[in-house]
Amino acid sequence: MDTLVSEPGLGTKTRSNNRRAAILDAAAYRFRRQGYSATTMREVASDADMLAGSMYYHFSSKDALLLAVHQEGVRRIADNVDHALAASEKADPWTRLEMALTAHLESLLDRGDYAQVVIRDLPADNDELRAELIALRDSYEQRFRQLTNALPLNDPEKARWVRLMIMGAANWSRTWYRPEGATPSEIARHFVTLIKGDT
Amino acid sequence: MDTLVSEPGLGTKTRSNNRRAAILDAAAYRFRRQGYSATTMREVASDADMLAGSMYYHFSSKDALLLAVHQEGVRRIADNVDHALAASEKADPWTRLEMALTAHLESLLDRGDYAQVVIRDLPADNDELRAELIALRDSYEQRFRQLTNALPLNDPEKARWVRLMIMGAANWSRTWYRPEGATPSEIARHFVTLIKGDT
DNA sequence: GTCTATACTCTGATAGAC
DNA sequence: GTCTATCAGAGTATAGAC
Repeated sequence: MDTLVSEPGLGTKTRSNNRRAAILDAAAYRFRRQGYSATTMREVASDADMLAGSMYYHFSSKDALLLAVHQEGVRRIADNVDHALAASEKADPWTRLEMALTAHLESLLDRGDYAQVVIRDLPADNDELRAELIALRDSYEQRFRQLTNALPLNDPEKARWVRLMIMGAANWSRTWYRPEGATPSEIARHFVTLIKGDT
Repeated sequence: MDTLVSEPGLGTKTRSNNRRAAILDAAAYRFRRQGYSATTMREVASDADMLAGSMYYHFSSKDALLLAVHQEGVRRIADNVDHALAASEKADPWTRLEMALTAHLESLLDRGDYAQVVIRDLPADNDELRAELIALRDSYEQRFRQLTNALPLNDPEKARWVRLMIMGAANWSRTWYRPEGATPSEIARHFVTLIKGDT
């Protein structure tokens, strides 16, 4: 089996990169809504105005395509969170957590497809790919480990439960989120306030 | 397309029901680990020691099989929660919530396959089936609406956020749960305590 | 009720012309 | 880079023997 290594991509606006980006967009769109294995290469190709065979010039396999979507998804969501963290560098730990959570939720709920593919379940049949996707997600979540560890809590073990609870609730929000309802920033505020305790 | 209606099942121990139950078990096992569309009828049949064609005597289609697994899953998880609620009828609202959450987590994390299939994502291509599965899940979650509404909270709107946060964190727990780690009952206690506020 | 055999469609992927 | 054409295999489902 081929290696899955993938590359920078999406930087310069050459014609080649535009086509590659179109395929990625289409794949993210389909993977988000149908899941990975229910999506066919022909559907992705059709959305990107190509024929199925043509995509193999840009991506060596369907697995490689999923990996590329994950990489781009993690990059986007991490960039959003890092930006929020840089902007709130001097704020207190609870505020910083709320800001990061808002950025996380915005990536997931508003900006859409790529981030949600990262959240959805992983394919079970390819161990190499699976390990790579998990590593990607872990590297991102490291940010929230640091944020919860910085909270002023009496029990250090408590930080872990705060993280598991907040991240779980946040990642699950895609199942009940409606654009006409609470905004990502409001959701983040509610979640953090409930944990922090003072209403 | 055929109707998907399905029936009681699994009650009496006739030979027929045993084979049907074996198919359901195998399907739940595969659906949980691989997801619905990545699972093939041949895999399910093989796990149940049959050939693929033979299953169509018991279930008219793959969709019908998924629906049956969901129905059985909701039945099991609801039975567990209802039992916990009956046993804690006189307890205070926070304790009742914690008991119900423990039962929910036990169904999901320990007892296994059926309940987790209910939690996993729904197929996007069959609207009729999709609506039926969502209705099933909603009918179950109604229990937690009542539990959170009964909590002594200053703001009634807050009950909704408590429910979304706790159920989200609980349903997400299958991604990080390890049998050698915290038990369902410990997880439930941590979650409820974090919300309740007094450490 | 289960098996054998198979119909028919769709899948991911490749080869070679342009 | 994209298309046409196609392959080999796997997918759900059915028909009919037993």
